[in-house]
Amino acid sequence: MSRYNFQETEPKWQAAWSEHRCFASEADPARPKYYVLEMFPYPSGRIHMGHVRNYTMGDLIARYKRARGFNVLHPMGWDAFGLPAENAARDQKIHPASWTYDNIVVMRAELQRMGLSLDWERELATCHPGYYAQQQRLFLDFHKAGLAYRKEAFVNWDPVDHTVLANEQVIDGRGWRSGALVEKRKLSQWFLKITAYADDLLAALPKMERWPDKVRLMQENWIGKSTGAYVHFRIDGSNDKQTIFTTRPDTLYGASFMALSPDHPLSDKAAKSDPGAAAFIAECRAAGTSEAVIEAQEKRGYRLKLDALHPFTGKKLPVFIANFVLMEYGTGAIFGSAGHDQRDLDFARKYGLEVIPVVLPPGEDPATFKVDDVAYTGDGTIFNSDFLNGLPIEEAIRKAGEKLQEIGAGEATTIYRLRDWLVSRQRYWGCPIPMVHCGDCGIVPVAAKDLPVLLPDDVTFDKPGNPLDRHPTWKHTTCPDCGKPAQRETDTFDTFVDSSWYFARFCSPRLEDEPVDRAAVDYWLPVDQYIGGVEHAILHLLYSRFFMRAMHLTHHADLDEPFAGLFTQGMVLHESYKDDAGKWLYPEEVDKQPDGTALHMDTRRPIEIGRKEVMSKSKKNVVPPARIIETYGADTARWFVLSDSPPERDMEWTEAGVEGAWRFTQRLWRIVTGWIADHPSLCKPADRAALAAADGAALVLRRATHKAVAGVTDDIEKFRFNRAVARIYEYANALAEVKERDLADAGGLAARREAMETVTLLIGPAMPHLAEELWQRLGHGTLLAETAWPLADSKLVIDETATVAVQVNGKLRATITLPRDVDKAEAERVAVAEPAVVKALEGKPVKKVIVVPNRVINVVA
RNA sequence: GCCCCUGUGGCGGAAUUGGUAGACGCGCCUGACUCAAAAUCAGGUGGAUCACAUCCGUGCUGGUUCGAGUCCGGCCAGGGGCACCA
Repeated sequence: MSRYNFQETEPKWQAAWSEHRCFASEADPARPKYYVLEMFPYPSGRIHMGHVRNYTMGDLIARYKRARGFNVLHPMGWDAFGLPAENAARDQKIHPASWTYDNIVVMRAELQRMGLSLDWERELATCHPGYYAQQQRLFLDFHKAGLAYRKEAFVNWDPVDHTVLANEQVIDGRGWRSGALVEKRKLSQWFLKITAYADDLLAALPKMERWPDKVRLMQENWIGKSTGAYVHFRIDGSNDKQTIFTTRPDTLYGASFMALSPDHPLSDKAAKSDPGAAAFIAECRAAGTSEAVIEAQEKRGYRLKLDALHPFTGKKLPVFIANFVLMEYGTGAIFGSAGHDQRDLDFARKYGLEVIPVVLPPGEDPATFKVDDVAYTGDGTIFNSDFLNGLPIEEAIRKAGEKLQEIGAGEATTIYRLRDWLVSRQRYWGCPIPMVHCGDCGIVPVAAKDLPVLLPDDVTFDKPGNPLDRHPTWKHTTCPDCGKPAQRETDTFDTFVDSSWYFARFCSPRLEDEPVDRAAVDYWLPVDQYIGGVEHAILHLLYSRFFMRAMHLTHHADLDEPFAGLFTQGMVLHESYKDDAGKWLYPEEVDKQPDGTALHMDTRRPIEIGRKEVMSKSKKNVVPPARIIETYGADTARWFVLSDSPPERDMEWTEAGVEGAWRFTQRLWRIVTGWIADHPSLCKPADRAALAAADGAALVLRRATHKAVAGVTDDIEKFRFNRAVARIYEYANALAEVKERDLADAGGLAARREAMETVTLLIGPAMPHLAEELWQRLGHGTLLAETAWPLADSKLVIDETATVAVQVNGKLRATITLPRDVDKAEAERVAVAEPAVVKALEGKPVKKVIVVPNRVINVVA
C-alpha cells in the first residue's frame, strides 16, 4: 500500500486553494460573519514554534467556522516597525527597510508552507507608507478630539536604546527590550490620553465574558482604581495649600506628618533655598527603582521648614520630603497616619514622630491598645477621633469625606494608577509623528494634503541617537499655518500604536485617504476570536481597547471593544542542553540514550539535560519549524501542536511527540485509502436508505461516527483541541477494528462509507492537506475546504443502554448494563440481585438505595 | 506584602461539572511478520501482596455527603501578575 506523500500533496492543495480563492473574503451583509485573528508577527527572520502553535489554532477555528457556514475573515500581516531592524542596520550595514522586507518574504513563505487558510489579499505591513500614512491621519483626528497632547514630564529614559519608554514598558525598573536601568528624565513628549477612558476600560471588563478571567484581572489591577478622598492642607504662615490623596480619610485624626515626593514641585521649590533639601532630592534620584533596591532601602526623609495645618484640628504637622512617596501616584504627597500604615509607622519611629492609634481592633480596650512595630491595618471601630468616634471604618470614611466637603477642605474622589500613554520614541524605524514645530505658531499638525510624512531613506546608524534628528534636510519644512520655516517632529510612534488598530485596517487594507472604510468596519468588527500570547495581556490589549474607543469618538467606528473573544495560548517549551564545559547545545547536537542520559552527537561526551524552558535562541533549545515541516509535513506539525496539552497551557516540544503525530497521519491514510482500494465502486455518497436501515454492527459503527461528530464539534467550540484530537484517535481506533464480514450488507457498507467521509471531514480543520487528498480520493469533485461540517444525528449520539456502576456503601462492586432511562425500581431490583453486591452486603439489611439514572446505583447497608 | 492560577501513573494529560479515576497519546513490556532491523499489526501497562481475590491510590490535613479529583476550612509546594499605590 502506498504511503502518504506529503511533499507532493501539500503544495498541490495549497495551489488549489489559492487558485479557487477559497480564503478570500468579502463583506456580505446577507451572511453571518466571523473574524478570526491571530496576533500578527514581528518579522524577525524566521517563524518559531510559538507562531506555529498560534496560527494552527487560529486556522483550525477559521476552517471550522467556514465549514459551519460563516463568512470568515482570516487575515495576516506584519508588525514591521521596531528596534531590531535598526540594530540589524547598524550591525550588518543593511537598511532597516530591506532587512524587514527580506524577512517578510522568508516568513511569508514559511507560513504559506503551513497551509493556513489566510486571505493573503489583505496582507499588510505597518512599515508600509500605505499603512502608516493612515495611522498619521488617525493620530491627527485623535489630536483634534483632544486625545493627543504634548507635555513636559518626568519620563522613563532607556540609556541603551536611547529612547523614552511607556510605563508599561518598564519592568522592575528596567527597559523591557534592553534590560538597562531606566533613568528619569524631564522631557517634552507626546502622550495619548488613555486615562480619559480609565473608568470605561475598567467598567467594561466584567461584560467581556469571552476573555480569560486572568487577563481581565490583570487589566483591572493595571488600571488600579482607588476610591478615597482629596484632602487640602493649608501651609502654616502662607496662603498655599497642599492636596493629598488618601484611601483612609477615617484615620485623619491619627495624622502626625505630611510627606512629599522628591519630584514634587514643592520639594523643588524648597530645594532652591535649602541646600540640604537639594542634596536629599539628588540622593533619592540616584537610587534605583528596582525591587531589590526598594526592598533594601529604608524609609528616609528630610524635614522642611514648613508645617501643614490639620484640616479638622488645626494642629501643626511637620512636612518632609520622603523617599518612599511617588510623584506618579495620587498627588505626590501623603499624610502620615503612623498607627495604621506600616511605612508611615517606620518613618514615624525613625524621626521620633507621634503615633496616634485611631482604629480600635475588636475586643481591645481603648485605654490600653498600643501600636508598637506593626501597624494595625485590620477592621475595627474609630476612636481618638472626635466626631468619628465609635464608627466602623466604612462609615467613618464616608462621614470624614462629607465633613471635608462641608468645610471646604477636600472631597471624596476616585483615582487611577493608569498613566497616559507616552507614544514618542527617539528612533528612526517607526511611523513619523505628523507634527511641525513653528517658532511663531507653536506645535501645528501637518496639513491633510501633505500626508503622509514619509521616512527618509538616506539615514545612518553609525552614531547613537535619533537618525531623523541628525538628518541634514528632512526635518526642515515650513509651518502649515504661517508658511515660515519650521521643524518637523523627529520622534516616531511607539510600535504599539501600529498594532493598536491593524485589526480594523484589515477590513479595508488598500483604502487610500481614510484609515478605514466605515461599512467594512461595521460589518467585520469586532474580531470574533482573537488568539495570542498572554504576554500581551496588558500592553497591546489595553492599548487596542483604548484605540477602539478613540476611533469611536472620531467616527471611524461604532463600537468600543475590538475583541469579542480572546484566547491566550501557552508557550512552547523544550529541554535545554549543556555540554561538560557549560556551553548550550542545540537539540540536534544531542544523542539521547535509552537510560535517559544524553551524549554529544560527535564528541560522545556527556551532556547535562536541563529544565524544560521556553524556546529561546540564547539557550539554543529551539526547533526550527521549517525543518519539522520538511521532515514530517505541515499536517503532522499542526496535528502535534494541537495534541496532548490543553491550548492555554504551556506544551513541551518532543521528537517522540512529533513522531506519534506522524504515525497517526500515516495510519489514517492507510485506513481510508485501504478502504477505498477494497471498495472502489463505493466512491459515491453513502446510500441514505441503507444508512437509515442499518442495524447490528452497522448501527454500532454509525453510533461511533455520530458520537465522534458531536464530541469533536463540542470540543472545538470550547477550545479543547487536545480533547478533540483524542476523540479522533478513539474514532480511528474504532474504524480500524471494524470487521469486514460484519459489515458486508448494504447497511454495513453505507455505514462504512459514512465513517470514511466523516473522519476525513473531522480532521479537515487540523490536517487540511491530508483531508483534502482523502476527500478527492473518496470521489468528490469539490474541495473539502468548501464543504459543510458534518452534523450529528442526536438519536445516534445517545446509546440505548447504559453501563451503570453498582456501589455498596460507596464502594464499586459491580457494573451492570441496563436499558437507558429504565425506571428506578427496576434498576434497584437488578442491582441488589447482583452476586457481587449480595456478597459485599454480607447479609446486612439494605437501609436505602440511591439510583442516579444511567450512572450509578449506591446500595447503603 | 497583596491578588490570581495549578498540584491526578514513568511523562503530556482525560474524567459527562458531586456519580465506574487514569480516556487518548508518549514511553515501556510481550507476541506476530522479518535472515535481521525499521515500519506495521495483536496484546499488556497506577501501586501493593507470586496469581485469584482483596486492599491502597488524585500535594498534605480535617469536614460536608449515600457518594469527593471535583464542594468547604486549614496547611504545603510550584507558577504567574502587581508592588514604597498612600
